[in-house]
Amino acid sequence: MSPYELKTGVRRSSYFLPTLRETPADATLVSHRLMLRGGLIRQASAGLYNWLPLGFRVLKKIERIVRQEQDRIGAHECLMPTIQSADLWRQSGRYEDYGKEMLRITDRHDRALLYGPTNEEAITSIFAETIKTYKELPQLLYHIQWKFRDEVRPRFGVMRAREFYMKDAYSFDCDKQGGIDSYNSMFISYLRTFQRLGVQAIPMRADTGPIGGESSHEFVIIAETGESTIYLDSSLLDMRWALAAQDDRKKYREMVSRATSLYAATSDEHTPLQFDKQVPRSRQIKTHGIEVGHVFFFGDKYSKPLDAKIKAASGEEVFVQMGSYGIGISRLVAAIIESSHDDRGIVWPKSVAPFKVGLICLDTGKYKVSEELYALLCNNGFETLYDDRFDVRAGVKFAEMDLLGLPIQLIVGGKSATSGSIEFKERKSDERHFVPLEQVIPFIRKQSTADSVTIFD
RNA sequence: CGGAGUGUAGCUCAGUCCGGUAGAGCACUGCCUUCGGGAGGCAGGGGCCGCAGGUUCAAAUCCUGCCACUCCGACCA
Repeated sequence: MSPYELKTGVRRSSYFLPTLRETPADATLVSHRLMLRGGLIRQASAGLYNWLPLGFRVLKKIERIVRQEQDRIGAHECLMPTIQSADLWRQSGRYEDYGKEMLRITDRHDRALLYGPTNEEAITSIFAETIKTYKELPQLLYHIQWKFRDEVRPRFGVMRAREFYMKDAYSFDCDKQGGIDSYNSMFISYLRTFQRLGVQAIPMRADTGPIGGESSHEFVIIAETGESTIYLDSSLLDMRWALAAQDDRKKYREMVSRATSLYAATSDEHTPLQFDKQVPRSRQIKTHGIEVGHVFFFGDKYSKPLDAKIKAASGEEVFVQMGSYGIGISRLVAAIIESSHDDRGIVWPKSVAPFKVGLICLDTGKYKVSEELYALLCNNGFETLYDDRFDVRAGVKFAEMDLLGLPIQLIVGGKSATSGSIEFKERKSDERHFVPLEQVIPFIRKQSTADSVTIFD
């Protein structure tokens, strides 16, 4: 796993995992409550959060999948600073436009700086300095970096934090059709990414907001607690994207057109008349959702003021055609919980779970067996949180393991000891099996291939 | 930015109206019992009662100012 190698196994007795039995008073959203209770995050200040070891692991899991899918469509990862110079933003005109959401700071020489809320200016400037000819296009660059937007009212934990972790990508093409093709390939890539993350994110026509431009879609996870009101054709919910890795622009065009053929719009873009015309009453859904991704095609909106020109094949100088594409990684941690939990706690999709297995040892007499199993799991690459505490009652261990939501629980000792086998429990279904020690690895291996819907791994 | 509210133990909160030596449950430490769904008992440890000033013999409590955080609304990946 690159670039972060996450530890395969940890022992609960020495892990930093401050879980809470009681619900913190000021958390209203389920995901916020569960993240605090599960010891994933701790609030540092209004809209600022510390990511504790368990939460950090989830963040990195999501990041890894997002990275793989960006790389798959030929995007190149780079890294731009969190702090930017105000000059570029004055050139694009956004220094004034962006308003108070932008955190403005000054350095010791009294130069105007800002903590980047997004990077169109920065990336366009890099492009303008380096790329001069159509021969070097198209180009797709992305980075995964912390952003800051000084929200008037941060709330809902990491869902609406002031500082957040985001993947933002930028496309550069010679002409409009090329730009739209880039937009399409990113669009498809997003469907694939969210599918791998275990969530159903629906693309919707959206407002372009302060980024601007002519074409824009939001990717929204349906959740009653979501902040945006959305309108859609219920058929969309049954739609499965048969996604295969390929680089066929024509095919992408077809796929995007299919994905956007059914009515789906955020409240800004919603037109009741068209909704009624296009969608039969019985299929009209008005609900709420969480925006987890946003794609824009905005042509020369930034290349013009920042003078990013290239020589076209015809010999004439043209402004490069651009798009930008964001996925809110820190927000996704909360959004995934929001769409996958029950009354006992989190239910992580396998692909993003901080650990795959929660191993519980219930009695000292079985210590040797559980140690052996722990080593076996680690050696076979199954990420394991091993509750090796003996001064904690069984009920506490069960309740905590359910709260943490690891996909598989393995229980050694206690009731299972009489059968001389290990108890296997699937968190999601609560389905249990008793499996002999030597068959545990093959068993969970079989389980995880059986229900692996991620055809891209 | 408008409106409302809250700051007391690690967490959830009582005490503030009506001033008089700082409280409970959970968590933590030790011992005993219990032992498959966040156990029970006994004994402990832990507080500049958000900060600063004022009133008073005496302030967590009354007054003034500040700070922080939360909620509702307008705005947003």
